[in-house]
Amino acid sequence: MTGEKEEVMAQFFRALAHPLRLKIIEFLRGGERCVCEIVPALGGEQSAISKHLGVLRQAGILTSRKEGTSVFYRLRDPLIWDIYEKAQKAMEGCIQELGEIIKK
Amino acid sequence: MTGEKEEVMAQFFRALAHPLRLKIIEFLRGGERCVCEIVPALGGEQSAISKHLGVLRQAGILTSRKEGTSVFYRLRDPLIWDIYEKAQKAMEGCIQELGEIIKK
DNA sequence: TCACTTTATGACAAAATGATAATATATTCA
DNA sequence: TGAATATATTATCATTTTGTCATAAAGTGA
Repeated sequence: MTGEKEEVMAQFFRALAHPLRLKIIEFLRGGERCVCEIVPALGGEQSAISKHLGVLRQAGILTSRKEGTSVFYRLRDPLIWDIYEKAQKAMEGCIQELGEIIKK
Repeated sequence: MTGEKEEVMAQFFRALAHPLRLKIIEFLRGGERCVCEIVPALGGEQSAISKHLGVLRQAGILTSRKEGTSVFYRLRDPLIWDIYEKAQKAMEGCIQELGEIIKK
C-alpha cells in the first residue's frame, strides 16, 4: 500500500466493480441485514458472498456487527448512496447517447 | 455484455479502479486535452496510457475527438466529478475512522 | 461435551487485468 | 511517394480476481 491518494480511491472503486457486490449494496439500502438474510436474497454460494462482504468491509464500504452466531452488515457511510445514484445517472446518460449514435 | 444494470455499473466502477486512470480524470478536470499532453504529464508508456484512455472511453467516462493526427479527450459528463469528489470524501471519513480505531 | 448452525477461510483452477515491447494505422509535410 | 509524427493495437507474460469446494472457527443448546 503506497498510501497515495489515487491508490486508495482506486481500491475503493475496485470494491464497487462487481455486480454481486453492487447487489449487496442495493440490498442494504433498507438498513442493516444479517448474512443469513443476504445469502438467500442474492442466491449463490455462501462462501462467495462471505468473501464479497469481506471485500466491501475492507474497502470501508460496509461495517459489521456480531450478535451470537449472526453477523449484521450495513453501509458505513450514506455517501455511498450518492455515489451509487450518480453513477447510475451517468450510465443512463451514456446508454442514451450510445442509443442515439446507433440510430444514425 | 448482459445489459443487466449491475453489470453496466460494475464496468463503470471498474474503469475508475486504477490509479493511472484516476490521474487521467484529474488531468482532464481542466478541460479537453490532447494525448500528446496527457502522456508527458502522467509519465509512463504511451501504449499503456492509450489503453487506459480506451478503457475510460469504453466505459462512457471519456469521449474523444480527432483533429489531424491528434486526439483530444474530455470527460463525457461532469457528473463524474461529483462521483470523484464524493468518493474522496468517503475515503477521508474512512481513513479518519480507521485512525481512531487504531488509537484505541 | 457433542451435535448443530452460522459465518469465515484456505486451496486450487479458470478468467480477467496490467505492463511491456513491438508493430500497425493514419495523417502531415517535404 | 517517402519520411516523420501521433495514436492505437497486438502478443506475451506476470499478477490479480473470481468461483467452487472443503474445512475451520465460534456460538448455541441438548
